[in-house]
Amino acid sequence: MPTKEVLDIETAASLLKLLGDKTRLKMVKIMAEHECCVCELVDLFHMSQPAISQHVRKLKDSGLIKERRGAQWIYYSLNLQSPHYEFVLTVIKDLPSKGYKKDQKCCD
Amino acid sequence: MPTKEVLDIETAASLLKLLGDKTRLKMVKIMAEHECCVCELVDLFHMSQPAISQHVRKLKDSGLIKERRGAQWIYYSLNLQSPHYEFVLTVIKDLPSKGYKKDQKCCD
DNA sequence: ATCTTATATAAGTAGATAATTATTTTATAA
DNA sequence: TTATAAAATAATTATCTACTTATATAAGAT
Repeated sequence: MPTKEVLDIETAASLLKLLGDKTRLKMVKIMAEHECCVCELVDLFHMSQPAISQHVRKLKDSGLIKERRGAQWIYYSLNLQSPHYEFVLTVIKDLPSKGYKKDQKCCD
Repeated sequence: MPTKEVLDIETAASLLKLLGDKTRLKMVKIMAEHECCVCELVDLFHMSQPAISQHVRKLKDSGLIKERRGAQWIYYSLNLQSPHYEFVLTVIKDLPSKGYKKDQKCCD
């Protein structure tokens, strides 16, 4: 386990702002449970594919999630190596996760 | 201690958005340590008094902080009775708090 | 009463944000 | 090579946000 780092206020605020959107927060919660591709997210959220991609990009730019290419799909998941991984886990740990199980319809 | 409540995603997202601003996040961190008045905050942040008041109002509207009137001042502090108090504490607990000690110049 | 101080509210505004549609890139399959 | 599918990017736009200045309210002090 990496050393617990002390976040400065600005960094924390920008992470919280990133998580302070229900779409991204839900995405992070899902990605903490399983790797998923954009098409799965598009199915899950009632929102256009570009809108999903743009949220994913913000999460990726922050380093909170990582991507893995597999065939024609790109799989995203929580980045365990992020210096802010512990913080994110703390924030999301008591959020409900029901209903986000991978449903095997997509990307398999 | 109140029962640990499970936050729904939407509520969590709106709380995180509220905390996802460095001014408000710093305010909450300060108010978790001591009650303070608007004038103290105005001294601390390089920002106009109305700007401070508006941030304080958002925090108050959310129920995260409470106010107490004392003479001509209004003192704000973290609301221990908020249903989201535990969540907020969790979020702010590893943030630095140095330099926010009440400096006795104001509201005494 | 009037003045001062603390704080709130109102109105306006520049910039940020989150969506949309249209287009492009990338990879696989025929 | 062409077609198809997944995902990203670009351009646009409406709405939201966080300030500003100006003004109002509320409490104390003179």
